[in-house]
Amino acid sequence: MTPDDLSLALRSAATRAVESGAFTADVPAEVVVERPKNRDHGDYASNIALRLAKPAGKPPREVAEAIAKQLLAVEGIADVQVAGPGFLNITLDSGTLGQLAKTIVEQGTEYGSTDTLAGHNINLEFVSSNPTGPVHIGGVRWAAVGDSLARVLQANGAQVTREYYFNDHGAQIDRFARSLLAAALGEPVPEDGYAGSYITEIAERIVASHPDVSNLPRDEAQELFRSVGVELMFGEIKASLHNFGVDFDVYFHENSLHDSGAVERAVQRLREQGRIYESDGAVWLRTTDFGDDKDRVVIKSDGEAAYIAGDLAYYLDKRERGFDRVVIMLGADHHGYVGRLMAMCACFGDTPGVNLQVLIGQLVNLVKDGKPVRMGKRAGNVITLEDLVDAVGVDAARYQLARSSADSTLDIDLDLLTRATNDNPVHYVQYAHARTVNVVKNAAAVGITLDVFEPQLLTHDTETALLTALGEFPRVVAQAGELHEPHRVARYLEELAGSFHRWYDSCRVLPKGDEQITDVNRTRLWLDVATRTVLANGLSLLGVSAPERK
RNA sequence: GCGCCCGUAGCUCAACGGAUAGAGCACUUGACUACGGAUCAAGAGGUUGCAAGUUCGAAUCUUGCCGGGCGCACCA
Repeated sequence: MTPDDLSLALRSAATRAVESGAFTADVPAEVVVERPKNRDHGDYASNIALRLAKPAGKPPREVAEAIAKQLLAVEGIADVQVAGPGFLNITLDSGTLGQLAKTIVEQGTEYGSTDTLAGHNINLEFVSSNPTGPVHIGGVRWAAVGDSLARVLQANGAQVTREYYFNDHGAQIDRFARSLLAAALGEPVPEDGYAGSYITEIAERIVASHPDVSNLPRDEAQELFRSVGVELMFGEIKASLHNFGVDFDVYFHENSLHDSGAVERAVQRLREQGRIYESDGAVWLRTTDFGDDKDRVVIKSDGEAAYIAGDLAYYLDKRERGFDRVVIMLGADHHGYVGRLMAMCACFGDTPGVNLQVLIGQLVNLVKDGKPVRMGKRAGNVITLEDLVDAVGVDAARYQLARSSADSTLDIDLDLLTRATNDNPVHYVQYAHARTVNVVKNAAAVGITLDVFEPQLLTHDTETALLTALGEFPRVVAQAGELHEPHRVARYLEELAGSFHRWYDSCRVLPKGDEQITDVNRTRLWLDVATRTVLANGLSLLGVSAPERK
């Protein structure tokens, strides 16, 4: 019996309690069944009676008793206790609970998938770091979290497109080009320019591939450094993300919006919506109609498009490509931008928070010797994606970044990165997976197979704990998708790995010494394989490998 | 000044409004001639920044303080 099955059973038990006249209340469509922290509180617990007590006008415990009586009659339910203020503590028959192991093994890689987001076509934009330097540690966080979120959304039935907005239009690119040119000519870093060894490296590569560049007039040379430099930089960004296990379906160039007339079309569309006006020689969008603190300039008085013009056109473009949900992940340093993005969405006649969702992630602080380390592209002391991967590897880096909620700032100790990495929980989880694989191999060697399954034999405390943990997985995946919080998957896996290690410690799959192989051994193998399945499925959602050896 | 996020064990971080606030690391003490000890068991460690409020119940919701981060352009 899965938690969902139990939830349904509980709901109908509550309905029967109402029909029996015990109390009067509307039974909610969704009944929450949770896995209690304390094992003395049964396999599952529910607060339904506490919720119904007020509308029923009866004491919670009285409502609880009435529901308990009905629930106890359901097949597979061994015991129902009313506890505390009115909780229902539910214990399943061991055979009913154990059935989960077989269900999981049979569903295999599908176990944990849901259809909660079926029918949605989601565009998820993340990283989008500027092509003026390598992906730094902040961008790496969004790469890990964003890619994992994409996987989670897909697991919940959504169609997902990963998209990278390539910001190749504007003054920053000019600064980048001037910095490359200066480096090639041996001049000092220009004011507001970029420093760092990657600048000289790229400049050298351009000089090597275009030996005649030194003969060009300065403005032509700068243009060459701009176009070639951006291409080279972008190639490196793509490559390092690929090595990190993150590949985008669409790399979208901001320049294409300006070249194709998309900006004009977007402005025209907004004009039809009555949200555009002209003042002081500029074209404005009346975002104050939808809560922005001031209206925004779209076309500057010099005729150039303001930055938001690109985002207007980009948003419209995404919607016209058929996405019903446009999700953008931004760093906290851009949160001031959210209000006008939402207002823009409303100006198009869309619904902010539904058609457009902006996820703000807090920044990553680097810490060394307990003190924060300031980092900046211009200062040239960036910790890049590649530095991080070189130090700890892809799995450890992705896991570490994806296991924290994106709305708390994250401190990363530079010393920890270079030390032995036993402190990263990813090893705990991966080791658990390796153990499950090893058990299968050892079992096969002595002739234990999955030909017998007797779930009522899974009675040890660590077995019921492991089974209930396994049963949580689909709900964790669904919740991670609904809340856009992939870190919940990681936390769950750590819990599951703990349950597995404890089970492994006290319940052997293989017989000791010259003991006979029994159905207990065979049935436990199912539980082992079920655990392997969930660990592998979960790690896959995080983009972390599930190794057979550690 | 206004806005957003955060404040939880020594450190890094969890906790659909639920029961005794949990993990990992670090610390103390135990467990291998038995499926891999990268493991397990036990211990210690907390006024969830402070104060009110909402209710059966608050780390979580509301308000006000305190502290930290980040934003408030015809920049991108």
